[in-house]
Amino acid sequence: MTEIEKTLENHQVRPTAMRILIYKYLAEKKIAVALTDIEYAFAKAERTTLYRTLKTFEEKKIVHQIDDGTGISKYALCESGCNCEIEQDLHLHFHCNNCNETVCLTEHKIPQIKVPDGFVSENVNLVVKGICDKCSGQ
Amino acid sequence: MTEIEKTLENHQVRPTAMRILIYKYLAEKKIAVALTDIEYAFAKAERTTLYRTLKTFEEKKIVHQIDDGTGISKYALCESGCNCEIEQDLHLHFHCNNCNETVCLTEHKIPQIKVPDGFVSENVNLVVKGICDKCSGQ
DNA sequence: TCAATAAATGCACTTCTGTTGCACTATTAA
DNA sequence: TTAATAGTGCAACAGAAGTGCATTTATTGA
Repeated sequence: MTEIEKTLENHQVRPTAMRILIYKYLAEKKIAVALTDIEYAFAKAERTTLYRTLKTFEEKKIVHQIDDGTGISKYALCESGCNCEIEQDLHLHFHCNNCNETVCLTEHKIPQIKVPDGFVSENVNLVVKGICDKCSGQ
Repeated sequence: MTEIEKTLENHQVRPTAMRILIYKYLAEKKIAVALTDIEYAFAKAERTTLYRTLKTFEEKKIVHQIDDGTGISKYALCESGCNCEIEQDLHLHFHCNNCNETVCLTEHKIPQIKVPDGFVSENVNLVVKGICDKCSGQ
């Protein structure tokens, strides 16, 4: 049994061929990917299957969904630096206005945000937009 | 000439009847509104007109677009507390998971966010989700 | 003032993302 | 081996966003 299969089973997800492939794909891409991206990569697979696989992964805390402000949901593997399972996903995301890619800055935690009296904060989403390291030319 | 007409002209937007109405509507609602909301409010008007009016307003810095994570673009008037015109729109937004409304917390500025070397930050979007003052029952 | 021009609006589509229902297939457990 | 369950594929739909074009309204300049 491979590493990936173990990981999936640890999250109560049956390691089907499709799921292993999708997991691999997510692991290879360092960036957050949209459903459409996976669709292109797996031209043979059904969009519905990919869609539901992502939903399953999300539910089982294998990936986290990212809203980077483009209006398209993206997903990225929860890795060592990501503690989605225990606490809120509090790292920030960076969206590059040039290459249009979104990356998790797992080591950059979101600072404490104060809200006015009467407001109860349950979750924080922070997306920084700009130029990523690859595009800034260094 | 009314106050609203002046405001529109100050932003190089011709104050047509439709635009004045939409501006009024936005001013009355304290919360960020989606295109659909306006559509309901102005059942007689065409969606395209509303859509393009919002785009015009956005371009001319009369409103700012808000991505609150619901996947639906919302818009709110840039008011005194909002300095979209001069600098980045750095106030945060609060989305209530109960009533589903999104408000600008104009007085709450986004703290300085550090990004790794090579990344250039141009803009920051911060959305706090939780329960708003009206729904938290106080 | 009135025609020429430009801006705004209305209507009909299209596209894209996300989502669901249902049938079929593969897998698991009794 | 068979019944139950989980996963996959196909088809279709919903909602938001966006575009092209014709028509109306407003502005400008002769």
